[in-house]
Amino acid sequence: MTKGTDTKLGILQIGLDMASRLGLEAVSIGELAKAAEMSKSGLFAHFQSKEKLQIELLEYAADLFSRNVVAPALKKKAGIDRIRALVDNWNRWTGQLAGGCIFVAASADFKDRPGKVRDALLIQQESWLDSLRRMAQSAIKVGDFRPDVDCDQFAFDLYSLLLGFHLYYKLLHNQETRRRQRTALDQLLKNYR
Amino acid sequence: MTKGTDTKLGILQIGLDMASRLGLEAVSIGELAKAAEMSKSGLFAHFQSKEKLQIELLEYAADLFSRNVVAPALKKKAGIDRIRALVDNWNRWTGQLAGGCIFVAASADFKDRPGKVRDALLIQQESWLDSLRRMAQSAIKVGDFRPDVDCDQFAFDLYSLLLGFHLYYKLLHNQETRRRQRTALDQLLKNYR
DNA sequence: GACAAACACGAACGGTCGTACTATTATTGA
DNA sequence: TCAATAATAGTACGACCGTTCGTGTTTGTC
Repeated sequence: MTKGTDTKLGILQIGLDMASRLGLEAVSIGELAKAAEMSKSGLFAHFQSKEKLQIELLEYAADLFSRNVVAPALKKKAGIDRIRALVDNWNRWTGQLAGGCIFVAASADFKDRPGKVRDALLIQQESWLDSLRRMAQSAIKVGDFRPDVDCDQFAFDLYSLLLGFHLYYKLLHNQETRRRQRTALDQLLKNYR
Repeated sequence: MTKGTDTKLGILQIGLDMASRLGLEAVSIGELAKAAEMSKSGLFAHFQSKEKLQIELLEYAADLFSRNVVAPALKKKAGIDRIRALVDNWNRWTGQLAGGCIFVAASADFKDRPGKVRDALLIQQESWLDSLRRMAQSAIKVGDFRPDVDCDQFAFDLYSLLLGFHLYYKLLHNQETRRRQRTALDQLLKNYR
């Protein structure tokens, strides 16, 4: 029982890396098996279809994301500190995987591919935006944000910033990316203050 | 001479639409031929490889982008008007293609696929960011922006905003996307004023 | 209307895709 | 320790991939 789970987790970790680089749809069973050093059919048996593999990859990533990005930020003091921690964690998350954030990659891949994979992705993204919204709400509560700020707008603004960071960092390899992000984040927080 | 060019342009237009939806790498010769209602080999003869097809698609898109997004904005009065026009044009560009901006799709697809396609994409993206930079510069000149604004930072900020818009609009199908974008753009312009 | 050039087609190649089956080997619990 | 079960490998499949080749059809020019 435990052996199989171990193998599966190993597969998912390698698959996560591949998906972040090439996109979720471009992860083929054969290539993944080669990378995991096992047979195609042996790997396939762990999932029952490519679609389920993709969904499990997203779920595995969502779990990691929740534990490494969102949860640690929630341990910080509510407000600006927490938001800054979240951004730091997101940067680390993005830096860990060779191709960057897998959800960004999957978003491009599945925005026009209806199905269960897209559904799972949408749920994760909505949950992520909800986290952002909550952080704005708690920032209001502790007085870091004005009481009249639009929390949905904050989620949009912050996620946009992270997407810009992602493109500058992962596609353009722009040296100033971190500085650009810091400047933009400072300004963003000031606007909401 | 003209027949071949016509056919090719037709192929590129259909390919552009497919690439915007599924990604540049996922456009297969066979599927594209089916959509263009011609034989696989007949279509293939117009390009000499899939790589060249992808590059020609990017060049075709870059030409359209330049003519429909950047150039019309440059006819507007320099400064805020021009920037707002650019954003409007970009929205229209993004709305025209079923899958949204092809460069956003291609960015995700080719960020970790070295080669001539990636090179062509990078050139286009740098040129795009340069256009944004210039618009900030001219906005300074006419007094719409403070004289000390960082034009590179403006390019980062504005492109981030557009990327956020793209995700909200094309993946999440968020109803408030346009309003979010307008609010963010107003704030951005105010910050640079 | 003849002729060369440009264009399009069908068939076929070796590969890889996702998936289905069967057989074999490891691991587990009693 | 041994049967039960889980995990992996092997092989084969039809479909599609990008690409090549030879042949036919259209086109523009004299």
